[in-house]
Amino acid sequence: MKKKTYGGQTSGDKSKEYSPSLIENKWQRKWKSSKLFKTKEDTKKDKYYILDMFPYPSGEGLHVGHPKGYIATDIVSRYRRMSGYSVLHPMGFDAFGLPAENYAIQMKTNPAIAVSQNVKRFKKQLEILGFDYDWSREVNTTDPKYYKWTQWIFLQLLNKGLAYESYEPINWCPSCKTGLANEDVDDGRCERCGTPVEKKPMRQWVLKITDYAGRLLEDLDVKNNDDKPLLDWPESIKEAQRNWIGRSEGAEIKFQISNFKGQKLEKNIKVFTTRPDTIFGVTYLVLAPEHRLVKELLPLVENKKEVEEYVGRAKNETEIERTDAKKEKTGVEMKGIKVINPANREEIPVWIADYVLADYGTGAVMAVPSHDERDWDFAKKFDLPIKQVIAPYFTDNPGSKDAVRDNKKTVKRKTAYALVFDKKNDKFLCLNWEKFGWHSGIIGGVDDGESFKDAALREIKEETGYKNLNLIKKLGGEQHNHFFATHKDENRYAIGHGMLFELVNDEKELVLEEHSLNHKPVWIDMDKMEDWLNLSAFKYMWKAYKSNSDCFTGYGRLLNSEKFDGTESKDVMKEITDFVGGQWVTKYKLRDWVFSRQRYWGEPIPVIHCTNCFAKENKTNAIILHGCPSNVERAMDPKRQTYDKHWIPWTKKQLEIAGIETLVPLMPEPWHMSYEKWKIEFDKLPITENSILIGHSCGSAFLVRWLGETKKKVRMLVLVAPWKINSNNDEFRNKFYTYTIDNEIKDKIKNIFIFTSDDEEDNGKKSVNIFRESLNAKVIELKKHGHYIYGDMKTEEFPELINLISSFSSKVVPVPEKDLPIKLPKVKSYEPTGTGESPLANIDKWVNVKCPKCKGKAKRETNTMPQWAGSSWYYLRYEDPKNKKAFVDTKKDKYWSPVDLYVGGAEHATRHLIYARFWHKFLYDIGIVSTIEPFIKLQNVGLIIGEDGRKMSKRFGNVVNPDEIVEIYGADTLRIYEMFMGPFDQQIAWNTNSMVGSRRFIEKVWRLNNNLKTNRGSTVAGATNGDLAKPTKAFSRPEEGDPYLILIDKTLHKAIKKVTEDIQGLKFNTALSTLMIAVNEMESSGSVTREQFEILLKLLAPFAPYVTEELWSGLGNKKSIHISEWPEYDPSLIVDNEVKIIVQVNGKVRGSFDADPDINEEEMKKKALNLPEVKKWIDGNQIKKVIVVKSKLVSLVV
RNA sequence: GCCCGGGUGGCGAAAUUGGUAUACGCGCAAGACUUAAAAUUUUGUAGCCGUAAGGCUGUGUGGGUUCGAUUCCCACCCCGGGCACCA
Repeated sequence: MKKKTYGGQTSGDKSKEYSPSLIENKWQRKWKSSKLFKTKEDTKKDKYYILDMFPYPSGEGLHVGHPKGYIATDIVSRYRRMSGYSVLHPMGFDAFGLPAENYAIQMKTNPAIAVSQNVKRFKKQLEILGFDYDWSREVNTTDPKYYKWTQWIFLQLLNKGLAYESYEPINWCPSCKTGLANEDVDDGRCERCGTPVEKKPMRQWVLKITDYAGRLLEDLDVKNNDDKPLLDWPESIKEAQRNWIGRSEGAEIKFQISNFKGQKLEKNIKVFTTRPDTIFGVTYLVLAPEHRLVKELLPLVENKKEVEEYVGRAKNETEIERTDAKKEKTGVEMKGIKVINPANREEIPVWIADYVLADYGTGAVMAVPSHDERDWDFAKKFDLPIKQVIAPYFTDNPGSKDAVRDNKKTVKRKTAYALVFDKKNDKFLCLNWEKFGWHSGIIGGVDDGESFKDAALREIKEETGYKNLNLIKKLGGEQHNHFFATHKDENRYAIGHGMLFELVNDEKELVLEEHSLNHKPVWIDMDKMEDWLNLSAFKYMWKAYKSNSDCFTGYGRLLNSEKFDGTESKDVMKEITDFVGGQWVTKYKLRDWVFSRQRYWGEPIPVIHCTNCFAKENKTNAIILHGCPSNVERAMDPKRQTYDKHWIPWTKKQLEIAGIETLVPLMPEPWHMSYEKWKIEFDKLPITENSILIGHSCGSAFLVRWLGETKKKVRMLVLVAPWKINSNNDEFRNKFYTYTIDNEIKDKIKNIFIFTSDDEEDNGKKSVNIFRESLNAKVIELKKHGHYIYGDMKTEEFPELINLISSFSSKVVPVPEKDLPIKLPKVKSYEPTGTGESPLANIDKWVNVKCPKCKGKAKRETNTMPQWAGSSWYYLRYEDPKNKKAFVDTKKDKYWSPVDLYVGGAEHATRHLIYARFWHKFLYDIGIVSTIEPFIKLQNVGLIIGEDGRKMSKRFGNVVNPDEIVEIYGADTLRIYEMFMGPFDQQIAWNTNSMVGSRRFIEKVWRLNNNLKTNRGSTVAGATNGDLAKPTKAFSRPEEGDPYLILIDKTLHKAIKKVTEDIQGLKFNTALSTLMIAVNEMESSGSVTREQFEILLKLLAPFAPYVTEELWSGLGNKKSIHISEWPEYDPSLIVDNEVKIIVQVNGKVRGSFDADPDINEEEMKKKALNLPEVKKWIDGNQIKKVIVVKSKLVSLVV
C-alpha cells in the first residue's frame, strides 16, 4: 500500500523540499547520541523542575490527546533551558494496579510482561514527537528498585502510626473483587468498572490521611511572603479539594438517655451539629441504623422487631439506594427510649433513619424540623412536632429609604400579614402603597388582647372592605421586620405572623377614607405575585406558600429559646454550645485512605504477621470443637475418627505452625453425651482470655451455651456452619436461645464470626440469622461452598478460617528496611480470589516466611497497595533516580524541589493530587523533604476529544493515532497544531482537516529560508510580491533608515516579548499566532536579515524543534539551537512611533487619524473635529462634552 | 440544592486597569499559475439594507451604570466540572 503523505509543496529542486520524516529521524539520532538533553545540575544556575503526570501505559498506546500536555512541558522546558536555567524534565511510567492487571488477564499474559511491552511502545511513540526528556532518569513504579522506596515510605507511615489495620466495613467492588478507597467510588459505583459497590467488613490497611485534613485544606490558601498564594493552581482544582476534604465547624452535644421503663440509664447520645443555635427547637433525635447504640439499646426497646427489621433493611440496601436524596424519608422510632434536650430539659423521642450517615460526625443528629429541610421532611412524614426557634430577621441596608434611622426611636409592634386569595379568579388581594413604592399584602398592627387572626380579619375589612374570609393556614411562622416607617415617622420592630385567607364571597363594606390614604387595594394575578411583591415580609410568605414549607434554614432572631430570646442566632452559637455543655469541634468529610487491595498487581505491603510473636506475648491457644458427622453411616465409619479429609486436622496443623497451641477435645454428639457431663471435662481445659474457640456444627451450640454459663472470657469465637443447632431437638434449641440473649455473650467477646455458605437452605439461614443478631456476630459467607462447608470440605478450600484467626491473633512485624524490596512473586495464576484475600495468599512459598523478630514461622501480608501509591512520590525519585541508599538525597531534593510546573489532567484533583500532597507533607514532617508542598504551579491540560465530539476511545472508533499523523504531516506540525487549537486548558475536538494550517506555517518558514539562500550575496530578496520587493543585502544588518527592515525588527521584537510572556503563561495558541503574523510579514516584506531569521527560529524552536534545528544548522551554526540563547527584546523597538486615534460621536466610532504617541489633548481634539467624516455627524449640533483619552481616542457628545 | 468555570462569525478561537469586536488559523467564494488537478498565490468573507458611498444591528437573555460595556453591577437561561440526605 502506498504511504499516505501530505501533498505539500513541490518544486523542481528536491533538495529544497520540506521533508519532515528525513529531518526528524536525523535529529532524533543526533540528540540522542550527543546526550543533548541530559540534565545538568549546575548550581550556579537557577533550576526549573518541570513535570508531566507520568502516563499509565495501557495496551492501546497513545492517541493524539495524550501528548498534548507533554508538548506543552516540552515547550516550557526548551524555553527555560535556552533562558539559562538548569532544567529537570523527566518522564516515567505508572503501571501498577487494576488496568494493567485486567489487561494482562485478558491477554493471558503476566502483567509484568504486558507492562514492559506497553512501556516500550509508549517510549517509542514519545520519542517520535521529539521531547527533550532525560531518559536516564526514567522511573517505573513496578520496578522493584523503585517500589522498594514506596514500601519504605509505607514503613515510615506505619512507624508513625499513620498506617493501621481496620476492620470497619469498606467499599467492595464485587466485579474487581477488591476493597476500594472512598476516592475510588463514584456515585456509589466502582470508578473503574461501574459496578455498584457493596459495604463489606474486612481487615484492611488504612492510611490516616484525616490527620492531615486540616493542613491539606489550609495550605491550599497559604500565602508567600509577597502575599501571593504558595500554590498557583487552577481555582477549580483547589475548590474540588476543598469540597472533598469538606471541613465544617460545629458542636458536639450530649443528650442523656432519660429512662427505660422507669429505670435510669447512664448513657448519652452524642450528636454533631453545625447549628447549635437551633437546639431549643430539637424535637427528636435520629441515629444512623449502624449506630453502636442501636444494638446496645435494642433489648430495652419496646418495638424491637420493628427496629430490627428496619436496621436489617437499611443494611441490605446498596449505597446508591441509600443515598438517593430524592427518595422519601424512612425511619422507625425506638419506642420506650427517650432523651433529654440539655437546653430546655424536655424529653424527646429517638428515631432511627437512614438519612443519617453512620460515618460522619457522630452518626447521630439532633433533629430541628423547623430549621433543617431533611428534618422537616422527616417530621412531616412521621407527624413529629415542629417548633420554631428562629425568626427570619429582615432589615434594609443602611442608607436605603426604609432602613432603620439612628435618630428615630424604635417601636415594637405585633403585626399581622395577610394574603387573601380569590380562587374564583386566581388572584390575590394586595395593597399598592404608591407614595412609598411598597407592594404588599394586607398589613396591620395587632391591638392589645387581639389575636393575629382577628387583627388580620379586621385590617382586611378596614382596608379593603371584604369581610367574609376563611383562614387557610399560617405562612412561614414568626418573622421580624425592622424598618423605618415613613408614614409614622418612627422605626418599627414588627413581630409578625403571616396568614393565608380565602375569600368566601364578594360581600364588602365601605372603606373609610382614612384607611385609603396611603394605599389602594388591588387584585394581582397569581403568576404575577412573585414579581409584584416587594416587601421582605411578603416575599418570605410567598416563598413559604409556593414551597408549601415553613422550614427556614437561615440565621435570624431566636425565640422560644429562654434566655437567648431575641439574640442574633449566628452570634450565640458558641455561647449556646457552652450552655449545654457541648464542645466546639471541626469535622471533615475526608475519610481515611483504604490502602489495601486484594489483587496481585501492586506493591506488596511490607509487613509480616507473626502469630508466634503474638501467641508468645498473649499466650494464645485455640480449642476446636468439631461437630457431628453428617450422617449415621459416616458416624459408624471407623475412619471418621481420624477426620482425615476434614478441615479440622489441617486447621490444627496450620495453627500450630503459627505458634498457637491447639486442642481438639472430644466432642460427642449431643444425643450421645449430655451437655452437663461434657462441661465437666471442658472446664478442665486451659481456657484463658486469650483463647480462641472454634466450633463446628453442633460444637458451636455447645460452645455458645458454655460461654453463656461460664464466667470466663475469651478473645475470639468462630462458629463454622452452626446451623446444626437448628435440629429437631427443640429443648436444646430453646435452651440455646436463652443463653445467648440473657447472658450477653457478646459483652464477653468482641470478635464473633460465623462461616456459612451463601446457598444454604432456609432453616440454615434462619439459625445463622439468630446468631448474627443475638451474638452481634459478623457473618462470612463462603460462596459456592454449598453444604460442603459443613462436612468433608477439602482443606485448601477453606483458607479463610486460618486467615481470619491469624489476622486476629498475629502481631504485625514490619519488614526490616534491609530486606526491602519485598518483591512480587512471579506466578502463573494471579486472578483475584473474590474471598477478600489477595491471590498472593495462595502462594505458600512466598507467604510463609521467618519472622524477623522471633525467627519463627510467620506469614507475609498478602494485600497489595493501590494504584495510587507509586504515583504519590515519583516526582521525588526523578531528582535522584539511581540512589540506592535513600529514595532521594537531601541535597538533591533541596536543589530541585519543589516542582515548578506540573501539567496534567484535572481528573486527578481528588485522588493523586491529594494523596501526593499527603505523602509529601508526611515526608516533610519526618524531615526528608524540604518543602511543605510538592507542586508550586499546576496547569490542567484540556482533553482532546474525538472529531465526533465524544471522548476518544476504541469503543467509538474515533481514535486518532499520533504515529499516523506524524507520518503524514510531521511531528512539528502535530506539535504546533495541538498548541494552536485553542486555550491549553480547554477541551477541544480534534480536527485533522485543520492541521494543514500548521503545516503551511512551517512551510512558509522553510520557504523563507530558501529565499534567503537564493539571494545570498545578491541585492534582491526573493519576494513573491513585486510591489514589496526591495533591494537589500540579505543576511546583513539593516541599513540605517531601511523602513522595511526596521518594520520587521519591530515586529520581531514585539514577538519576542509576546512569545516569552505567553510561554510563561502557557498561552501557546496566542504565542503561535504572534509568530504567524511575524512570518507573514517577513514573507511579504521580502527583505529579511540573517539575524532576524535566527531570532524567528529561536522563538519557534521550542514549538517545532526539528525544523528549526535543521534550518539553524543549515545556516552554519555548529551548536544546537536548543542550547542557544533565548533572544531578548530591545525596548526601544517595541514602541510605536505612530498611533491610531479613534474618534467617537455619541459613543459610535465615526473616524480615526494617525498621530504621534506624544500628541497632546488639545491637538487631538482639534484634529478630531477637523475630520470630514466626523464633521458630518456634529454639523448643526451643539458639542456638549469632549472626552480625550491620551494616545487612544476622542469621544464627542452632541 | 450548594460551589467553581464558561457562553463571541460557518468552525477552532483573539481582544477585558471599560476605548475601532471578530487578530491568527480552518472552511468557503472568486481570480492568477496549470492541458488538467494538486500545491502555491491574490482578493473577499459577522448579519441586514444599498449598485455604491454609506447606514443599521450585533459578543447567551433582560435590565442597569457610563460619553462609551464582550469587559463592571443586578436578575435570568443554557453548557461543562466538582460536591451532595455530610446534620
